Amino acid sequence: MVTIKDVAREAGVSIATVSRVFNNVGPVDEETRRRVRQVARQLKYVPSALGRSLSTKKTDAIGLLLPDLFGEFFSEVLRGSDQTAQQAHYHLVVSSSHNNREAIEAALRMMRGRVDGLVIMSPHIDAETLNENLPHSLPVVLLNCYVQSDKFDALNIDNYGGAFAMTQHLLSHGHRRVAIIKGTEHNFDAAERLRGYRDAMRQFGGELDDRLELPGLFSESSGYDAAKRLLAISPRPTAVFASNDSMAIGALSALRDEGIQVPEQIALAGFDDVPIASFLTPTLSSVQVGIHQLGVKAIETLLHAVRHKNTHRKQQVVLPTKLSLRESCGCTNSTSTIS
Amino acid sequence: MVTIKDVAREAGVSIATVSRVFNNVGPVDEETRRRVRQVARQLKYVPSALGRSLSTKKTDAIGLLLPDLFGEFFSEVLRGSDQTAQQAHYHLVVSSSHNNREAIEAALRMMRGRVDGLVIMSPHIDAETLNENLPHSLPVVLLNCYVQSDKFDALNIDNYGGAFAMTQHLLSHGHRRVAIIKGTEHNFDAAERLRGYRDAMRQFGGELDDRLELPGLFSESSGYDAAKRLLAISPRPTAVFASNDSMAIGALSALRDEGIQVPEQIALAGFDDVPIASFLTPTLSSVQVGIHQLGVKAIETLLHAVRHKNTHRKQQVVLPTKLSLRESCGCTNSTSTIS
DNA sequence: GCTGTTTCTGTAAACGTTTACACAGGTCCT
DNA sequence: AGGACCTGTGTAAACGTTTACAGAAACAGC
Repeated sequence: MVTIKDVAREAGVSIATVSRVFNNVGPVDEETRRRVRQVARQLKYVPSALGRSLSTKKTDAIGLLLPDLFGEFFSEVLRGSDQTAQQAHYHLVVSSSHNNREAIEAALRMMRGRVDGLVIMSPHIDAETLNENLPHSLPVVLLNCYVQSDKFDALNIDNYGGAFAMTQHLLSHGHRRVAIIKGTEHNFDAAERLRGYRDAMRQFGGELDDRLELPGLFSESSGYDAAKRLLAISPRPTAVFASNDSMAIGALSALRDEGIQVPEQIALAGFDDVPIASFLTPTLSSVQVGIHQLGVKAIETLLHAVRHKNTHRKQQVVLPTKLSLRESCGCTNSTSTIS
Repeated sequence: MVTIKDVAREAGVSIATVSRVFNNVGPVDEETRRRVRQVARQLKYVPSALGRSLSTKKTDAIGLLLPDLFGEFFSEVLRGSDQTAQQAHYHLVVSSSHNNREAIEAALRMMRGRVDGLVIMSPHIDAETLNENLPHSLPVVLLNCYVQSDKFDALNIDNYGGAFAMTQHLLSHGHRRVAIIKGTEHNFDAAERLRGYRDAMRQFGGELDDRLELPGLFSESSGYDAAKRLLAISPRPTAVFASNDSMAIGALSALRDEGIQVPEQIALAGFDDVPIASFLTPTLSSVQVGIHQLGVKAIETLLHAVRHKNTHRKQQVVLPTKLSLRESCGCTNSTSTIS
């Protein structure tokens, strides 16, 4: 591995000069600069990121802590994040699937010193765990975390509002028995979406019935199972709100297997509005959250915090949702969007 | 930021001793060990990954270079990779969306020195670019790259065989006019799948007709467009092989919009067998490649190369495919798999 | 009591950079 | 001529570790 010393020796200058050339800093004679560059190219010298980081205390990396990255949702978040990071000449250290507190702490420690900032998207994390395991100086952006602290930047999807609006929409079309397929237990998103559903049901004349709330795990197969069970309920619900699109897709599959027409016999809606939603049969109505933008915004916020450490003001932002109404909820023939 | 020196001072020992304690190496008095640990915990000391890496020349990181990570395919590869890496206490540095040679080189240089090994999944990369931009000592695994060199470990999907088998399958059910929706131009996977399709068409009595080969971009919307154009061909093809599942999903949507029954009027098959395939309407027949396993295998191979640098033998492996036959190709009512 | 071995610990160099500081030589003003 | 100020360069410390080497203490064998 060729180092700055090799270049310096070969070019007949000191390492300081080589460093100056590569960082475009301080005055260097044009002729010297040329010679150093020439030698460097010839030796295929690439400055060591490690040495540099150790000296400057910057890593040009940002960490991304994700839960289980099933399905299209996380793939979209990641895509948005990576694009934004890359444009800013940062790169991404990704770590996923942290279910228990133990695993999260290990991941947090691993990131420590390796990254200039951290985006954390983890349903089960608390302010204490963060404070315990992170240096206070490390910028952090929380994505959809249930941490009510103004010590951190936070970006949250309006889970409650979106679920409320979609449920209200279903009710407004005459449905009374609207079922919900819930998300993973103890999951913040799941809880908020459920709350939105319940409040809308109460306010707009939905029939309140515990049996209409079916358990789910945010996966296609759990949506499939839930839909099957739902058909056994009597009287049968006339509409179903799935807490995410994966489960809606599973439900759609189950209903089709049972010969139930969507939306004619049962209306269906999801949450997330993944790209594939508009290509399903029938096209899936969903709560649009701008997944890609979520990734973009997270990185942008983090980079601002990293670059303007002293002036940066921490913010807790709730991102609004829209309804993407398509065929599956039965209210329209063409796609439309409602804010 | 608290360093090894702080711990050493506070515990009344030298930094060497602290280091020994944290690495469980060399003899250290039990009492000393206890005290050092105690002080470290109290000070919340975490060894600096940077300092450590600089000294040991290991980073405990592996790089993952991906193309545009659209859709479920890459999300699955990434999931497999991350799980495997994490189990081995490595973490992943991810970089995606490298279209031109320029961007790839930049990404390669960025990775340099930051990772112990590299998994590269890039349709348009050549051996020369790799040799130019990477130290020869860095272990590399190529995933689905069109690089015919035994200087690198390589994992390739049997694109040709899978496409051949699926086309043959469609032909075996009486179809003569089987169309293909091609993948991105100059893409290795796309080319190989096309080759498999053509050879099968020739060998098993397909009707050869240039118009049956429609351009596509591996995206849902390009599949949608291709299917629409396909309907204008006369006589109309009776079966369509999409070069990946995303395009098959787009095609399915287009056919439905035009009121064409799948598989009754037109049979359809995809490639990749993404998890969602079995939840579509109709369920999608596809070429199964074990995406998750692809990620797992790649990391496993790389880790072997990293850990047994001297004894490791480079291998070029072609992963076999299976046919996942479901409803969309019209040959069966229930799911079945053919090797 | 000497030598040899074992156990524990410290000193210092090395890893590859950046950067504060010093200094030499030149130019420009007064 | 003497100072003030540039330009170009080198020296050396710093960043946080690991580790080869050396040395001190204790203890056994003779």
